[in-house]
Amino acid sequence: MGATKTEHFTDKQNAIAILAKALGHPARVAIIEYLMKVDTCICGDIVNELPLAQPTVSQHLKELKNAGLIKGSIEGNAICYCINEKALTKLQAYFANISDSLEKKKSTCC
Amino acid sequence: MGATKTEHFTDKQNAIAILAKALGHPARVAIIEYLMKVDTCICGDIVNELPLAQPTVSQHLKELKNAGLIKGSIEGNAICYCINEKALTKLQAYFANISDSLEKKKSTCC
DNA sequence: TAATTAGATTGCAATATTACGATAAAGATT
DNA sequence: AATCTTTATCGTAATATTGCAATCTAATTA
Repeated sequence: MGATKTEHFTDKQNAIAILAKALGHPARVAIIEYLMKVDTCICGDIVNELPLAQPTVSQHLKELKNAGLIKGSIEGNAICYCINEKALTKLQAYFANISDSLEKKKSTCC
Repeated sequence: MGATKTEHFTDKQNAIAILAKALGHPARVAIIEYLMKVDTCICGDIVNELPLAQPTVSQHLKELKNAGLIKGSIEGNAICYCINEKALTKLQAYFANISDSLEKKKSTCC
């Protein structure tokens, strides 16, 4: 035990969970926000922005990449990271949909 | 080591991370979706909906509650759970904001 | 080519999460 | 009161995450 039982849930539920999990750490939220702020891709520089050691940052970047939230391409000596719009759009759509439903229902209880 | 260094990040980043982390497991996504589907609060019944043992479900409910995503109130014998709209609205606003920015920038790279 | 730079990988320790059997707590039913 | 129902808690095992020092890799520069 200890491993998540992904096989019992739908693909969509797992997909959302993977994206949410990747954002489930403040350092990774900070990385996304930094990539948003600097508007263009960033080659090098991310490590200096975070209060964490280089291997730790590298690991967080890897997780964001595995989850599909960022893309990284080799740019000479450095690596160019940028946001994967698709993933964030998926999250946006998911929560917009939930908000819509909540709006409509205006639940009568609690 | 092993513990997240929350103190190095902003309150907002930590707040988003807490909400995202709570949704970082398919069972918890499924719980939220179930609460959405049944439109009203649910007293009892959640355990039967999930392919997990009762203590496991109870634990997931606790985590959703700690993160502020759901509310639970005692209803006689059972417990009445429902969605905390505020938390989901916060997530919706966060990702809508990001999507907006991405839309405006139409990044030129990658 | 040697030194430098950017980033990944390895290895490890500390901590957290996931899952569940057993058990407890508390109101409801008989 | 004894039993049932519902949910929480405890204890524990398996696994995952977080963080970093040390090291490695590969392109760059001197």
